[in-house]
Amino acid sequence: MTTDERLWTFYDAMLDALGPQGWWPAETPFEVVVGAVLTQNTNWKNVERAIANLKREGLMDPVALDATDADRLGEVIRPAGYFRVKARRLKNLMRVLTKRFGGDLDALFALSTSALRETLLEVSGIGPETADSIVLYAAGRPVFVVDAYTARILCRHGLIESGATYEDLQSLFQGALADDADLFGEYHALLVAVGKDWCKKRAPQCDGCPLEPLLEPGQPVTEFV
DNA sequence: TGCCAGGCCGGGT
DNA sequence: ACCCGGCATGGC
Repeated sequence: MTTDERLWTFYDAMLDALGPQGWWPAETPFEVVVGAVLTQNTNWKNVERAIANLKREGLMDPVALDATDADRLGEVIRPAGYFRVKARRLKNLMRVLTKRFGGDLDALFALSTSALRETLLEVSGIGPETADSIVLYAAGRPVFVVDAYTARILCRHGLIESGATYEDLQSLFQGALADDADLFGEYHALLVAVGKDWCKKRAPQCDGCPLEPLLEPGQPVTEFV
């Protein structure tokens, strides 16, 4: 079985076992943008509190966020952790959004996929995963989001070298799979679900590579998740 | 009860 | 070009 075929197999197996994850959990595209920053290295449960606070304070809005003092914003998003850093990062992004795009997310999303990605990456505090999460889940473009779980699981399966870069992994998926935002979105969500449930609790040593594969081709999915 | 979560930056080699 | 410390709350 080729690597490309195995990546499809993983997807089918995870989808069978866990069902559609329906990511991103948000009411609006702008909430995806905010959540993508807040969830950096942070439990989603904590992010939910911060998002609830922002809504309650009427701050789930580009112009309102841009106008809010960083200290106050920090207090509002405090439950998400790294709150001083994330307040700055959010404001960095909101400044670009308001000054260059009139505070209109659709104006930003009118850029081509590559221009959108580059624009986001220019913002201090927006790295590849955060940018791609926004491009995929808020703008609906087919870019594959890579995270720590993705790397661990692929490394564990011997599909990448331990030194593989973000772009290496992204290319692997984007070369193997159909160019489909819904597929990419579901795939990444499933990897996170599997990573949380399985990689950590049942194989905490999976940071070390190489290790034996978790799922041989043709092996029942129940042994994977 | 410690360890760690859906990263990223900036300064040091 | 890598490597590393810093950033911080809340859940299990």
